[in-house]
Amino acid sequence: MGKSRKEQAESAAEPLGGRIRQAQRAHIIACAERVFADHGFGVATMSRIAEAASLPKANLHYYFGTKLLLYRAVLENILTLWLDDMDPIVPENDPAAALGAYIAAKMAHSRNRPHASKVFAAELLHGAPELRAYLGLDLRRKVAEKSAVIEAWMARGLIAPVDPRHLFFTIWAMTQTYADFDTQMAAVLGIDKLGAADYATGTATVTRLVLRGLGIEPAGETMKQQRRTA
Amino acid sequence: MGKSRKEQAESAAEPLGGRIRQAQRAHIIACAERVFADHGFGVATMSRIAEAASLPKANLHYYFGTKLLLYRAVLENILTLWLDDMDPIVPENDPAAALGAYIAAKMAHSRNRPHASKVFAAELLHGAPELRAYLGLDLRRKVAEKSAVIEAWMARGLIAPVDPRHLFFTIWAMTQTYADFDTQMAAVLGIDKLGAADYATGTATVTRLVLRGLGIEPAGETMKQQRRTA
DNA sequence: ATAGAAATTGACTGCCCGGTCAACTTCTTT
DNA sequence: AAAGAAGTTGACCGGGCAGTCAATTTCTAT
Repeated sequence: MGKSRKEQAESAAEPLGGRIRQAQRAHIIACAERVFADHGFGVATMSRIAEAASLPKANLHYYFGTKLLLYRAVLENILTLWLDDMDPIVPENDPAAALGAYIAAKMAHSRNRPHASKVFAAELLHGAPELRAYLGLDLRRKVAEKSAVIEAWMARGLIAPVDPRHLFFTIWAMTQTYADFDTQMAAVLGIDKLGAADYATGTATVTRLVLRGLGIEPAGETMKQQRRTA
Repeated sequence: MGKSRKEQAESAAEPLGGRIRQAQRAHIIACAERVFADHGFGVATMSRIAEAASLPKANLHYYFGTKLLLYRAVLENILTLWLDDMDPIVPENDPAAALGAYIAAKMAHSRNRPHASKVFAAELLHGAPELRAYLGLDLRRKVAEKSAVIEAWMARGLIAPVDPRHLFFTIWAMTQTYADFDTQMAAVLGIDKLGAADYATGTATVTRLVLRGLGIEPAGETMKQQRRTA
């Protein structure tokens, strides 16, 4: 009856399984994320995902059961990344530094995980049928908590008064647009795809709008930004 | 051989047709816009659109031929709205007033035509296969033109220096997020759907970030915003 | 070495979708 | 009034999709 050493650290939500299972699931999720991002849930097909993963279609069903379950696995995988970016926003920190770090982290995600951002965006666009619970509980709680920090800063006169929730909405919008709508940006800029310089300019622009918008200076060494005061 | 009075003003791209044709096409496009926005191109089906329009499926095919053609008609219908918002941005205007008007116009569209915004957003998300040409030509030209205005304002020392293109990217992101991601906002705010007050707060927030971000005051009578300077 | 578990895979199926068509009705024009 | 054009519609079809399954191979544990 004693558990063998097989299951080393079985937590609540079955994170383990054999070493093969873990690796294959991760691989399939990564490939599925790309396909879902490129085509949307409806146009994406299990065959296409299978092809992207270099596996037979039946194998995907062996690991995930149904297309919807695979899609949910992709979404959950994404959510684990998202929330932690807000960590620097605590009362003790300097507003400029904290918000600057938050914006930088979000922009980095837009650059490094564009597919994740797109899948998330598409899910929200269509009413978030699979994420309603997460949005109304975990995210809502997190935003309430961090909004209190923003309000504390406002009360101490460190930043100008704004609605903290809408401040987050606009920061999310500006940072994720660099992942979600990169196609539009590239077309407008007349280039094939965004490069490091574009993300740097984007980060500078977003940082400037948010910090100056809140009446504070881009604290210390933010970025090699043009500094020519009239 | 002379044209009867039937075709009164046949322009280049067949905008007319009988009065019935015109009305039915418009009705179908409106219903299709909603279905595409709610479900995405792939999940949306011709039957569902037909049901939404209270018409038999074969009727949609009579007017639009294929699902893709109907989708393109929806997109084109949307594009006619988008570009004109930028009109107030001309060199003679005061930057604060011009940008404030632009932001207000975009926010109004987010509120009044959320489905249009969502269809457009989904199209961009998935690489804009049907809009590449438009983005690279018309939109690119328009942005170049308006960027020149922004740069002229900068040169005259009226606003702080930023990259004009990225300024537009962030304004688009902030304003359209109120249409595209309304689900997320409602969940975070703990309400069913956004109301007039939420759009007002959003407009105030975006206006503040952009104008103060550019180092200028929210010119004149912008909005009944909280004004409690420390 | 061996036996049971886990993983792999090609072949198969039933369903629903986009699209077609021919019969029919309603408009429009003179 | 009449006839042709425009619009409407139910029935139908082939294709591609998600999902299944049984046969087989590979892993793992002892």
